[in-house]
Amino acid sequence: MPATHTQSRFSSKLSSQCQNCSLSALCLPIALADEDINRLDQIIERKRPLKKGEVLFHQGQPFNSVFAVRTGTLKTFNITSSGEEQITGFYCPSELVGLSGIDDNTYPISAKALETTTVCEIPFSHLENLSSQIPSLKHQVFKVMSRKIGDDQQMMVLLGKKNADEKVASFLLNLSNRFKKRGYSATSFRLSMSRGEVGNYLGLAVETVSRVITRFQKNELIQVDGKEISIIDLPEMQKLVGVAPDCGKIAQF
Amino acid sequence: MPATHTQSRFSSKLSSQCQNCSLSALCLPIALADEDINRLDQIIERKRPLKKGEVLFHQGQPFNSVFAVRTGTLKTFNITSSGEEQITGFYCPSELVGLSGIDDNTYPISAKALETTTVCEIPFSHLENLSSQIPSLKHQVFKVMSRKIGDDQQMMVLLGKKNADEKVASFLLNLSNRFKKRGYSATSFRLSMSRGEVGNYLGLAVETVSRVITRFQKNELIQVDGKEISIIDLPEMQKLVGVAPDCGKIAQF
DNA sequence: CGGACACTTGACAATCCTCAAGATTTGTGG
DNA sequence: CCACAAATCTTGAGGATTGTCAAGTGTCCG
Repeated sequence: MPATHTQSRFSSKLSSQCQNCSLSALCLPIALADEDINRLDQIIERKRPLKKGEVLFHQGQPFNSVFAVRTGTLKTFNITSSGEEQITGFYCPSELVGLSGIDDNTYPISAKALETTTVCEIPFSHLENLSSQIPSLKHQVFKVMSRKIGDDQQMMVLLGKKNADEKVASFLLNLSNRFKKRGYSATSFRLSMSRGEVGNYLGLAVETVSRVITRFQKNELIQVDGKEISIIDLPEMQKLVGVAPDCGKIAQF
Repeated sequence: MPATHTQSRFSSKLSSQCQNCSLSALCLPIALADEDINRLDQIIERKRPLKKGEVLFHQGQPFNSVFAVRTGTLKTFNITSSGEEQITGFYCPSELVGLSGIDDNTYPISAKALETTTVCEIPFSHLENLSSQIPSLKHQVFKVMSRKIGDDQQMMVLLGKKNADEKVASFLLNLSNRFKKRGYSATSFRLSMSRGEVGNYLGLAVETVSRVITRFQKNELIQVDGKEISIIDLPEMQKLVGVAPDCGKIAQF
């Protein structure tokens, strides 16, 4: 019997424990001992769901917490001097938002819900304290931040070097991989962001995004029904973004 | 007398101690007590200088250390599937390279010297251990990584939304700010990278970079002599990149 | 001194943006 | 549940920015 010491001491608030969360394998608790997960659990606050369009934190606001998305999607953005919105990222369940606020205790970006979205709030000072006591937790935080740095650099390459087709294909494949990782279909999913938001993120005009998607459909690379996307010819899409077909690691942002 | 316990136990290798390093105010040791600086000092290895073109670490190589630039400049880049180089960053003295390797214990990029360059090697496992014992050091590492995330996101905005003029102006002002921070002239400096490398980094063709620089000179925004750059009309340059003139925080990458 | 490399400049072409109009979807109130 | 308004999305035409190609100049280093 493998259940020797896995019996939790905390049987209350079942649905909102890290141990019972289906995302824990992707989020922070990975590789933590049960008792450590419980300690992490205690510093985390589950918030009421955000409705579509609601703001989680505003650019310029004092930084206190990072947030893990549980359900739904967030976008982060900042407002430029000319007043327009600049989207810097989309966040799916299990992903952490707000890490860039640590630097000077202020969020340099805003975060807004693209649909009904629930998040776990992780007060950073608590996380920092706890990470001193749990080395593997500290390592996890370093890893998450490190991965974010690497991903952002891939995104820089995409923005700087790729054409419209490659940008849109990369975007779709990146989403595909993220869905796959958390057990959803890699080939069929729903875009929670508008074409305009995709274009804003990718550095393209809305019209260009629309045209590329239409062309992909005509060429039978994908099938589109509004925001529903099905990837039909995955190998061809991968060729588009420049991935060696047998290469395990997919290009991602 | 302020020298109560500041007398170092390590009087040897004077020139290579964090305490005596002019960069310590910008690098990791900031806000550490003297004794803690000494502990940090002991895990840091000073390496022989890299000659121009020498590689500090290769993409794909096992990750062991992060590196602080002491003198000179590094570029980081990766090689795309089509075989071309993609520059993801330039690193000046006091800046940390290699943080993106933490995630899966492999450097996802290569780092190469643009000129004769010296670095301090900081074995990450040691830094991680030490940071458990020194909370302010741990906080420093989090801050450095957080700042990198924020800076990279600004760079994404630059690549996605700005035109050639704005890109080059942002690049020059960013360098200007970084030089200023470490006590050098903010208006007169030497580019250690080629026009081609600037273009690669900014997502522009060499010819475009050259043309923009020539035009900036004709419009008396800057003065150029090969790799020597003088910023003549700083306010106008700032207007170009969209910075409110009295806004303390300059747009940077 | 010569060769390689970096930089500049011009002409042309391609990609992508802007503007505009129409179609479709979404949201809201009756 | 329907109807209408407001967004969002699509598609076309034309134009601007930037990339590509080509040639010439300048610079560095053996």
